[in-house]
Amino acid sequence: MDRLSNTADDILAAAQRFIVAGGYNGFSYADIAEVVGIRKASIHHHFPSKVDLVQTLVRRYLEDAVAGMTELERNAPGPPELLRTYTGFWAQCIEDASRPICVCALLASELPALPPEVAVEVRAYFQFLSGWLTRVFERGAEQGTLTVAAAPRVEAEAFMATVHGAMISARAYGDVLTFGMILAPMLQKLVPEAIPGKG
Amino acid sequence: MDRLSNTADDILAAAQRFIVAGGYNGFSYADIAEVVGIRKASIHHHFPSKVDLVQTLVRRYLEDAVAGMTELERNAPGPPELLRTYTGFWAQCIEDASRPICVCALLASELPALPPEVAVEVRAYFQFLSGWLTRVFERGAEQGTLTVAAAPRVEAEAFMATVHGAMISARAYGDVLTFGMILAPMLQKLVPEAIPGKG
DNA sequence: CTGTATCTACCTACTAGTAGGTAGATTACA
DNA sequence: TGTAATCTACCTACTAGTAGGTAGATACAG
Repeated sequence: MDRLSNTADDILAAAQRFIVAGGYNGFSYADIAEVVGIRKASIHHHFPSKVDLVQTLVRRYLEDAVAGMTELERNAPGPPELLRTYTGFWAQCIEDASRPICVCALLASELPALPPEVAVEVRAYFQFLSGWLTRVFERGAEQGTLTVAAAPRVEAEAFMATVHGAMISARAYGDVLTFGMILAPMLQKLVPEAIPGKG
Repeated sequence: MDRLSNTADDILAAAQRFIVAGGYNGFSYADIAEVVGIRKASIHHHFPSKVDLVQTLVRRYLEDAVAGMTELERNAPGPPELLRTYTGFWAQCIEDASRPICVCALLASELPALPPEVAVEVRAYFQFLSGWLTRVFERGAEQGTLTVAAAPRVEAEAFMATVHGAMISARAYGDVLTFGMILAPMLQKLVPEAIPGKG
């Protein structure tokens, strides 16, 4: 057995599943207790309050995103590959239903109702992702590997918005292919040398 | 006094404000009772259950959208004007904080946790809006007044997704100008004859 | 007198969170 | 090595407060 019990991780995983299903107010400690197989009070042992739990979850979600993007850039792929891998990751998450929507996109939509401690973590996620995408678009513009009409920051924000909106549409239609249907043409427009029907 | 009391409308208006703030589970009858200035039980007279209330709200929201789009097309404006008016409407709603996010975009994000009666209304809204935008892009493609690379349906879905995602980003950043920053360049790309810096 | 709209007063179920305790593993130290 | 102290992880049982919802009385208009 590990030095640290994995119950805390089980609780976080369950909380994430509940949050992506129905947001911050869409689940209770009782719900988590049931799926993890412990009592409500035991959750409080690991996470004193619901705010602590969700704050930890979102903070770790951002850490994972940072680590994921760093890993993604290990072999120095070009901007088109980076964007394709990013959207491909989400297409996979939606198709296999493992994470049918981004935790932070969902929480951002109900931001005014979130405890401030959680809201600040959600904002941090958006700032990181926006910054990362902006750097990708900057490089793409320098190299000429991306078709960037507006400022890189603006292109990055529009790209992120489309990805998040596509997640919501996929959910609304209950069709896991909607996400890819929206994102594929968008990527094609951004990559000048893309040859339709090739690859 | 009107034939119908306006208390029901007051309740619906309050519910809408609460829903755009925090979603379906982000408010209670007690919250509504307080802002409307009646007792909790009186809400049940107008809307027997919370499901009835939100179902009525979303159904009416769709009716208003249908009426709004019909009105928008009264003077037979071209596709570019239609898209500009649509996004301009939302830019205004966000800037004056009257409706900082689309009710159905928010509810769609938490769709799996919604009562089925509400979920079906939300899906209907997406289908209507998607259909309307598809017709706009079809006409734009025929007339050559819009730059449509992919199929009109796909362009419409991408456009809608970007609008919804931009609402979420605006909320995440707490910056009412984010929405316009994202949408303005997207409109410019879609309208071939657009001259930057003019108008 | 009827129907609409509202009220007070209440219900049951559930919310997050607390109090206090137990079993077992780990550590400190004589 | 034995044992006492401490820690981790969980438990039962409880709290105050809130959720959506109901029953029945009252006010009042046509």
